[in-house]
Amino acid sequence: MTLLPRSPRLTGASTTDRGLPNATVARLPLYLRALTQLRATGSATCSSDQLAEATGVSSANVRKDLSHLGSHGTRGVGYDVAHLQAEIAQAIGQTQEWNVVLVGAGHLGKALAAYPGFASRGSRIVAVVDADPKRLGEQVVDGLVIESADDLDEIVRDRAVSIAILATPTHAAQDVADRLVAAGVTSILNFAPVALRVPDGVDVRQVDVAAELQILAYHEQRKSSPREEAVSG
Amino acid sequence: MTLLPRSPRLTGASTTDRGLPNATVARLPLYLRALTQLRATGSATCSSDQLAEATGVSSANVRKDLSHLGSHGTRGVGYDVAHLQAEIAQAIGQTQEWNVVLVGAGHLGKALAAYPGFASRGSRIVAVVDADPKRLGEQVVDGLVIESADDLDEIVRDRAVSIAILATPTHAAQDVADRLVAAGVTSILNFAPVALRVPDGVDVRQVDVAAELQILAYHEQRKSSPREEAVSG
DNA sequence: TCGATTTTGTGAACGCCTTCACCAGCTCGT
DNA sequence: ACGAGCTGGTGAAGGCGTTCACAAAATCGA
Repeated sequence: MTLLPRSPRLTGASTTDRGLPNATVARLPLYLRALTQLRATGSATCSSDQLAEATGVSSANVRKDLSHLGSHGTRGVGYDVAHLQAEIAQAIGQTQEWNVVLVGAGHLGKALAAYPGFASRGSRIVAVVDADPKRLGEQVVDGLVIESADDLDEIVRDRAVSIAILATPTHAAQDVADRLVAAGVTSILNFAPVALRVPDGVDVRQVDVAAELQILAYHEQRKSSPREEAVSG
Repeated sequence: MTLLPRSPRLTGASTTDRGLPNATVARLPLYLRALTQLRATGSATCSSDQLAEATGVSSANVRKDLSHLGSHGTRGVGYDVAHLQAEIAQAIGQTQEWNVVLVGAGHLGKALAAYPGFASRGSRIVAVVDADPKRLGEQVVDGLVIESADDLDEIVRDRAVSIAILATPTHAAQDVADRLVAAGVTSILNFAPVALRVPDGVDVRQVDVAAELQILAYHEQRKSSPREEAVSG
């Protein structure tokens, strides 16, 4: 598989093939977001400093990232907002909409199905499936009714799905992942706290909220105990 | 502020002070999870290879990580599961429970409040607040009733909260963050797609599901167009 | 037209993190 | 006892990624 680096994440392969550095790819969505906002305010151009401000990335880093796109800004002026937005959108594959299947219609699954941020950012959830027969037919949001997990194959194939969101209980995640891959899914966003095993060519990104809190807790602990580092003897 | 590296994430400061490398800290929760599982199966010891298998990290990396803890395993045998678990738990601050306030009781907020994975991994949500008066008093889960966002200060102070989860609409996030920080919160897990501005000493970790999908989409695009790299002329 | 100012693009240096390779130390069978 | 086989610890090397510093190029005012 190709477990994509999260940020610290994870493999080690960076510039896959002849593409952009992974770290850059992870930041392009941030730039896109910032540009959309800037455009809404009527700005025609923006500097790397402005983008830095809006995204929390250093301006040098912004310039380096954008230079990888060959996206030539104009010295003394900055970047053309509309043009840069289009360029990033193309690089990131936002010229098309990506059909996504959401597996698992529990609390989290329903929350994700209702999230308006996907549509505005290039992804469309075209199906919500669940293993629990009691949930079948339930409408989670306008135009989305919970379907049976047994129909995964058909759904993936008929609706040109290549990306899946896994919001199942932990114990079911690997099995569902296997079936998704078998059906043709090649990218998985996994919310279940397990390391999925998938074949080469399938990308997995992991979101583990409990782990995020644990990382924060580590730093909290260090804040509260200042200088715990007394020498032993 | 101290915007914590996600994985590619984000500042650049690594081994803060005399602590563990950030990349290692981000993996400790994974090891902990794996160890808990191993312990449930009755294994008394485990090798770095087993941990590697269970977490998706390379075995060399596992050993390097654990060596930072001074956690001496036994050559020829492996690590003592119970002992290592305790050691990681201590390093990561799991010997105590961390009180967390959840801000925003929309779909996502409710899903997070109901998530059983927090309690088992060291965090306890002690309050759910929302700005919408219509939601006040609503019970989201046993023992948790939605409280007013006006009481944030009091809640944070009285219940010894140092970590907050932000699940508000985007436009409200920065304002809430400011108030949380003012109330004494020093760690924020932010689900709103904005780069929060917080003072030094406050840690922010960002979860942006739409961005995760966009990153996957980037790689999907590259998969579908094999060798798009024809020379120009 | 020219100089001051702004801002990009980029090579070089630096630092973090991962991987490699191998030694040290433990167990177990004989 | 001792040798074979595992398995952890760790220095060295290499790869990515960020930051630095500055030259190149554009605008603007006089």
